[in-house]
Parts: sequence; structure tokens; C-alpha cells
Amino acid sequence: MRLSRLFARTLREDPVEAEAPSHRLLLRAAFIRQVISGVYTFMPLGLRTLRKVEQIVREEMDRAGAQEVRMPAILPSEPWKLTGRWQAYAAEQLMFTLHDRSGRELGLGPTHEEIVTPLVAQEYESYRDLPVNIYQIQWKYRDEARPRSGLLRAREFLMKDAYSFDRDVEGMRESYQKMVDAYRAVFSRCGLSIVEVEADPGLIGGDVNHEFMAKAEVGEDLYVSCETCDYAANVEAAVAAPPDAAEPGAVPPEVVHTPGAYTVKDVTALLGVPPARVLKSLAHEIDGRPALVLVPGDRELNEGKLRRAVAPAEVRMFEDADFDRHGMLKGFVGPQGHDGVLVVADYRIRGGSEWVAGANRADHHTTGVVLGRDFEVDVWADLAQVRDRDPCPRDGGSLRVGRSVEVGHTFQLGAKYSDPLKATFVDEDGIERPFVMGCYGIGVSRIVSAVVEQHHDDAGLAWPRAVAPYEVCVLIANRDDEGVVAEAERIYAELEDRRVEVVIDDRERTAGEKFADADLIGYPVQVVVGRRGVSTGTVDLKLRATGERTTAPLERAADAVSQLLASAP
RNA sequence: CGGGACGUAGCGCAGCUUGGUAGCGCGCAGCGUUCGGGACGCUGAGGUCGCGGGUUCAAAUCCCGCCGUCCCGACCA
Repeated sequence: MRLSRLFARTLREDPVEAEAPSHRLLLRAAFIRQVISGVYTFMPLGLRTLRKVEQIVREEMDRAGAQEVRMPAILPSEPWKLTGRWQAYAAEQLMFTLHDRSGRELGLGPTHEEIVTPLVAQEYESYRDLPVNIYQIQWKYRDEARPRSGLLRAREFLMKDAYSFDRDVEGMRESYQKMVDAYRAVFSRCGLSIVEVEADPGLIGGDVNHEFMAKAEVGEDLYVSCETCDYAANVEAAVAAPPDAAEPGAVPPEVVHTPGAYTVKDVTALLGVPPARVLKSLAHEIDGRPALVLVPGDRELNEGKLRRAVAPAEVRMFEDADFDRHGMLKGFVGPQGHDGVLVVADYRIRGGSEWVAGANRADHHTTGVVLGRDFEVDVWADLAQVRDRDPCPRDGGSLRVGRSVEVGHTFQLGAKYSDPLKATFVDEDGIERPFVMGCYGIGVSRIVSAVVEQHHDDAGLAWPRAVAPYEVCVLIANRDDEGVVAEAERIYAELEDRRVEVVIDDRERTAGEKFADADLIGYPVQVVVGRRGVSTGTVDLKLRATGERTTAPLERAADAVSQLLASAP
């Protein structure tokens, strides 16, 4: 490719609307251009990289035995109504909806369980056909409330979605493991550093699912990982080791006047005790019964954990009116002396000996509240949000919080979709059973951004070879020197002959601009042909990722490039 | 959806408070000088000031409405 003809104008200055490094650099280097919020055109360079990622995904899916199909982007609403997701998505306003000429309700596909499940059911009817894994790489549409950071969170994005169908749970687990292995291969080939985390199983309990998180400062997702073992989890799902039980305190409880102290902050300010000593008693209704949920005052309750701890009970936080109804005083609730109220406590409560709690009396708190003497706990659970430097549940090491971008998600669905969609097969015993499914997503276009987040510097992009739009740039430093141009053209032609993906910067630009653009676009290898080198029979090579420079004899330039490429990350 | 900000030439911005000829840098075109880390000179092209309405002799500027874009929080590949 000749850069003088390439449809790509790099931007000298940063576009104002771009904050995240990947967004900023992909715009500057002319990989993408925005059309509307969260919707982008892939320019020639961007499309090449996108296709490379896509191909890596395809190869690993095929290797894992999945079969590629292409489902439509335009979907009928009917199966979505059967699974209840038409209504759910409508409530979230997450789906783009449209109507055809006859007024039939249609949607733009945000995901395809409702299409693939009937499809497989229609084609296959026997356990003898199973297992099967169907995937596609296709544009998805989600009318995100807040598109963000370029490709990291777009409203139209390229996604690989795979769906496995098995006759039983054991089979599903095998299919699942194959996908997990394939995912590891995909991310590794793309040059991504990944943390695999246990994700929040969600409210429809029991689903095993894992998220594949690419570490990135601009990431929206928080995860924790242990410094000393391989434990990692989404903060929503992470558990921390409970502390040892403290010696119960001996001081008697004392009711103190705390006017206007509704919050933990107020209480600590007024009484001069640290937040960790204050007992947070959060009033809830659990299956219609009043309940108190206890967490240390320096901790946040994780509602998801609470739901799982008391599942399948219904959980609802008190609204203002509920306090009156149950004779509680908002801001001054404590677990002492409540009969008939369910007390659910975070494990960490065991680690404190004397607590400050609400006195169940207006403008009063009680100090020296002791577990076992002054209050009892009915249900113990891990309820608090994990935070930085919490102890690891596996080896007690230090958990560190990091930011990341979700690039893959795998689910064990079971019969969640096959059941409502009546997608069944006839099992060996002649009985009809719903398919046991798994589903597996990879954000293909998001990977492009995630790779940039992990591979860039002040000068621009620094692509891993496997996903670089081109591998080599031959840069003509002195366009006015015929000898230089001839040598550069010769090397360019020779590299093309060798099937190296190469561009030649033959533009009428100063050398400085060409260097800056080569660094910005991020070709793994730069070959600089200039008067200085040509006069001594050499060319200069640069490895973008490390900045390492070497010199090679002119006549061996192509060999030297191949060699350097082989060493490129 | 709540909170904040912005919309003036392809890009980055000034002008708006105090209404009166639309400006700067980069980029673009021509000519010349340059030519290994975003060169220089001269000449030139390019703007419905987001859209609609209002106030006014006069609106980029003041008022109202709408649209668009980004950033911060609740949700997702």
C-alpha cells in the first residue's frame, strides 16, 4: 500500500471529544471516524485491524469445533416476548425497535438467543445430534444510555456470539470448558493481558459465568485479584476472608445523646469513634418480614450478595413509610432488643468487640454493644463490598482492586431460553427435554480498543504484530533523492513479494512528519531509507514496541525486516 | 435516566460579559526555498456562527424552545 493513496488523514491535534487513550488515538491515527454518538465508520486501517481480530476469533472458534452462521440483524419480536426480554429491553430502552410496512414490530439484534434457540430446535430433534455449538460474528445494536470512549462502549459493535446445545448439564460443562480454553487463546493471540473473574451470577440464581477482563485504566469494571495467588473476581462477586472473631467486650452498654446524627459520618464526628466501630443496621423487608442487615460502618452493603445469602426470599430495602409501620426510627436503628426481626450480618461483624449502634430511640445511640450479649445474629454471610487490600478468601493474601474492560463473557444458561421457547430434543429414553445451553460472547470491536489501551505510548499506537493493520512501514526520508527513492521502492517490492504486509510512505512530506505518523499509526516495524544510510549502504530499522533501533545492509534489508518481525511482540 | 459542560472554516480554538465589518493556529491549493523527528516565505480558497422562533434599526453576541456532542454517576460484548 502506498501511503500517498491511503484513505487516511491523521490528526495532528487531539479531538476534544475523546478522553480515553484508545478513543483519542484511534481517531488521530484515522482508524475510526464517528458518525453519531456510539456509532463509527471503520476506516481502511481500522477495518484491517478489526478483521484481524475477527479472524483470530474465527480460527479459535472453528478449532474448538463451533460452526459459523450468520443470523439477521433484524429480528422478529415474537420469540422475545416468549422469553420476556422484549418487555425487559423495552423497559431499559436498550433495543432499537422498528416497524415494517405492515406495522409488524421488529428489533435490531442486541443478542441472539431468541433466534438461535428455535433455529437449532427446528433443525435438530434427537440427542444423537448433540452437542452442537453455533456461532456468528456480527454487528450488534444496543441503544446504550451512555455510549462512551469510542469503541469501548458503542451502540453498534461487532460481537462474536456462540451458543452451545447439550443434552445434559455435564455436556454443557464440557462445552463451556472448550469455549473458555478458546477464549484464552483468542486474547493471548491478540496480545491482551486478561484477568478471568467470577462474575455476579445475577438474580436468576445458579448460572455459572465468567468474565474476561482486559486490564485498562479507563475500564468501567472493577475487579479484585490476589497479590499472592491466582484468585480474581469482579467486585460484585468477590468475597473476602472473614476476620477472626474478636473477644467480646466487657463494658456495659451505654445510651448516649446523639442529636441529629442520622448517618455513620454524623456519629463518628459526634462521638469521635472510627467508622469501623459503628454498626450499620440497614432495615429491609425479607419475604415480607422486617429484617436488619448489619455491616461495619466503613463498609458498603452489596445488595446482590444479600439476595443470594437469603435466596430465594424476596428482598426489598425499607422505604421511609416502612420505618413507621414497623416502629423503627430511621437513622437510629440498632439490633438490640428486637424480637421477631430477622438479623442478617456480614461476617466482619464478628471482628468487632464493642459497637456503636442506634439506640432505637430518637437522637440516641448505644455504645459498647456486644455480640451475643446485646444482640444475636440469625444469618451470617459475606455481605459487604470488597475493597482494596482486603484479605483473599483463598490464601489470605492482599486483594488489589483494578480497572478493566470486559472483552468476553461466558454463561452456563441451562434451560433458561430453551424452556420458554420450547426448544426440545428427544433423549435416549424417548422423553422430550429442553436443550441445556451455554452462551459465549466476545466484543470483537471492543478488543480493538482494549488492545490499544494496553499497547500505546505518548507517540501513539504500538500494535502487537497479530493485529497491526500493516506490519511494516518503509519510510522514504529524502524524497528528493532518486537513489533513496529507488532503494526504498526496491525494499518495498521485495517485502511485498515475501507477502509481508507493508506500506511505503511515499508522500510529499517532511521526514519528521513521516516519523510522527509511523509512530502514531503504530506499525510494529519501521524501515527508514535515507540519504545518510544509502550513502554508506545501510537502512535503519526500528521496533515500535520497544523503540529499539538497528542498522542493516541495504541488500539484506528484507531479511533483516523478516528477522525483526519475527521478534516483534 | 439524574448531574456538569460544550456547539463559530476539515481539525483545535478566540470573539459573546458590554449587540454594529467573523478572527487566530494547524490543515488545504499555487509558486519558491527546504528535506533523518510534525520546516519557511509569499499568494489564495474555505464559514447558513447547530436549528427554529423572539427582542432590536441591527444578533455569533440578549431571551425562549429544540437538536447534537462530550464528561461524571445507576446498566452491558
